[in-house]
Amino acid sequence: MAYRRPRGTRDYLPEECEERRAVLEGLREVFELYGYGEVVTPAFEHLELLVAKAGEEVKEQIYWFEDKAGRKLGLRFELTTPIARIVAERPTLPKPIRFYYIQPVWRYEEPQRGRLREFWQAGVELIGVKEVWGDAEVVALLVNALRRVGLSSFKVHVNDRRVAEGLLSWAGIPRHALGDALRAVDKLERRGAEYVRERLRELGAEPGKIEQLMDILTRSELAELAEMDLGSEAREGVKSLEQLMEELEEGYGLADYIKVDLSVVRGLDYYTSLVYEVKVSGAEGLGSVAGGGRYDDLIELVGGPPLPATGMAIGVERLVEALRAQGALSRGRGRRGVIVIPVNAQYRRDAIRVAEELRRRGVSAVVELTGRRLSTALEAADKRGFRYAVIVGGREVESGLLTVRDLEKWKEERAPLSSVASMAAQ
RNA sequence: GCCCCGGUGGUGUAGCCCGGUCCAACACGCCGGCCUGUGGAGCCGGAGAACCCGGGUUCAAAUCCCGGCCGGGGCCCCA
Repeated sequence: MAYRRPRGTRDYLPEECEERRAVLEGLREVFELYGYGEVVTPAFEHLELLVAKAGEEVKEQIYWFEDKAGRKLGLRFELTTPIARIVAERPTLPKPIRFYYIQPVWRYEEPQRGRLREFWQAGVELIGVKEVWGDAEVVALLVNALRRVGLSSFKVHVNDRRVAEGLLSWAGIPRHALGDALRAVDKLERRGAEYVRERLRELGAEPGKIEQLMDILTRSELAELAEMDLGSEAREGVKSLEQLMEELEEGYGLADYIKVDLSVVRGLDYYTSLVYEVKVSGAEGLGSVAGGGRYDDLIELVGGPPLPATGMAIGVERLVEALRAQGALSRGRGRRGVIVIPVNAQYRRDAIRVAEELRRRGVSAVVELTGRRLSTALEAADKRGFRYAVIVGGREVESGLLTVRDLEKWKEERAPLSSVASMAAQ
């Protein structure tokens, strides 16, 4: 075999495309029901922009190159930054802005289960609403989009960075180690409590407080936090988490899908307060199916006006995988379409005319072009999953009545083209 | 970048541990014949792999050893 596809990429054949398209259309439908408008951005951006918020280390994950004029460009690895750029470039767009996108992104990583080098993200950004009800709208939209495409037994694990940082500071972690400590906490679920405990100790947590911290992280009770002295930032965070839960319950009736989880942190550095990830039970190995949060500084950072923003992104391939694991994909929708088979080469043009007429009437029709004998052609048509075979030969041409074989019932009848069309249209 | 596992026709596998009987087998798929207007079948036939590449051991290697490449999974990070 001469060539194979590049590492970490995938091909989609018609059957899989159909599966994917159904999912994508469901997501799009919900995005639009909430009044979000689609945006399409270039596959590549100036490298500087991509690196701006994420830091140099993310550069390792960017496919980047110099163009012929020596400009440094990079393939986008998420959509939030390109959208921030759009907004920064057009400061007069009426606020609030509601954008959605369904596009591929690229990351240079080692591929494995649930991790590709090219994958699609479907997400939304709500720009210009600083209050927690903006976050609530986005989270509700996320939950309803996932429900719409048939996902079940999932929860949005929400947290607030300010709370996580407040807790860690309270436990004695010095400021410069906060990043590492957050990453350690993030691994609570994957690596277990013992690992986190050990890491926190190494990073300077007071031994006396570690146990209490672990306890709080595990139970994630907001009420307890409210009574602790975590500093004003964290207090704000706790308050807004409480408000978010209330908003989602009272406004959207979605409290069952949300869970406070103080161990959720997320890597991208631009999140300023709320962060969340969607976890699907039964598909844990996939990683999170979707994630998001609030990024109030990013647009200003890329040269725009200060604008609060909140958004989320769904990993399309992971979502499809999770749906597959749940048996929720509508695969193989049964027999479809018509194949028109000329009885022999002499009737090929007649068959083509019949097919064209069917197509004019909105019926998907294929002409048997191989010249294989009728019985073989019928057998092949059956295997390929056609619903009807229309046989065209001398008898049909003379009488004007087509021979139609229902490949599902394996029954045959004579009928005029118009009724073949209406049969097949159903 | 690191760690683990793997690499036999288009696909999935058998064979590898216990070298020769393997010019590599089976199933599915593909093409055709039986069948010149109709057998969702069956039977028959055909195309398609020098067993990832290179080196080594041996009288002899798909089978053992080393290196490389590629793929999958894990770490990390994330969707």
